[in-house]
Amino acid sequence: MSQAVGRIDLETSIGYLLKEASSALRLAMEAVLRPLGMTITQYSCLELLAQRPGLSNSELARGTFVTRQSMSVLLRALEQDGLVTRPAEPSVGKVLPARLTPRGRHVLEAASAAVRSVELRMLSGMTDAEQAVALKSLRSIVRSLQDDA
Amino acid sequence: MSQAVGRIDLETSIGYLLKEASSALRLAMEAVLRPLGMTITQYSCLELLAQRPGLSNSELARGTFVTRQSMSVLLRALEQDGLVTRPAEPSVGKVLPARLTPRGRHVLEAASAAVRSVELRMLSGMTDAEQAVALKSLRSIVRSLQDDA
DNA sequence: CGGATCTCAGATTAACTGACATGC
DNA sequence: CGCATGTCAGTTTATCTGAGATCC
Repeated sequence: MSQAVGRIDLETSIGYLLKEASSALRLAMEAVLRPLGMTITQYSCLELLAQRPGLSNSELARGTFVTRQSMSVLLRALEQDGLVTRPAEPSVGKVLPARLTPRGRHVLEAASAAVRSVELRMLSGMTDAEQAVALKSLRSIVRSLQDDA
Repeated sequence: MSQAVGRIDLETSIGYLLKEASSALRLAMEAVLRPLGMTITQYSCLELLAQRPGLSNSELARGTFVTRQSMSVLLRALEQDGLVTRPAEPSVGKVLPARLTPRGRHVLEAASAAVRSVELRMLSGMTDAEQAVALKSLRSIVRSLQDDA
């Protein structure tokens, strides 16, 4: 009934629910991407490249929340599979801008549809107005945590 | 400017922001728990046990979103460190109910304070009403994703 | 018997840390 | 010079897989 003073109540902790929600989302995405032979990070990388062609390895790493070392390995694999291309040598600095190949775009299309179905299911219980508020809340959380990490 | 039809816009994707927020939260929690020599999952396990004494290994695994094999290893370590106790043999079935030791409670207290400071920072930009809506949104997301995962 | 638990062992993989050279 | 980048090397963490035993 009563909580100990100062104890975090998991039932009403936004932090706990955030972890629970993102864990559920991760499981659902893995489930629909596995049949396509794709991991979440691979999909995220392709999706990011579709929206921002020419992103570098480090930029992709930041956008998918992994280290640049991890993204480097992942990018090389995508390149070998012919889903992504990078120039043989940098035109400026050390940055190698990556782009989707036609095959990459095609593969992404199927993955994107699968992920979209998960997002729709995830939001099925919320009105558009509630979704807008949720978006605003999440942005606020990200901003507050990044302020002085 | 214009998005391709059917493409998921990462800027306004709740799924993407969910990942971003939980990633930021994870980093912030790791940062405050590291000086205490504790990982997030260890803390989560102790916190869960404080609120629900007697949870079994599998129940703790579900509550912290890891496999029961991983929780089994973690629990054994906590037990060896004297933070958790379990009966030598089950009184019913195969379930070994775990409980915090006084030392476990003491260690948890420091960790809990550190995590609470992160939660406060995370929510600093939101009113109580906005937090309530955020909580409701996250619960809705979890429910929708679990419905027919 | 099905279903759930706990455990042990091994293989795998995706991620991390650390370190270095390079370029702006 | 500081700072970001790309890359190489080694390690770690958590996972998956598969097995076996127990209990209701």
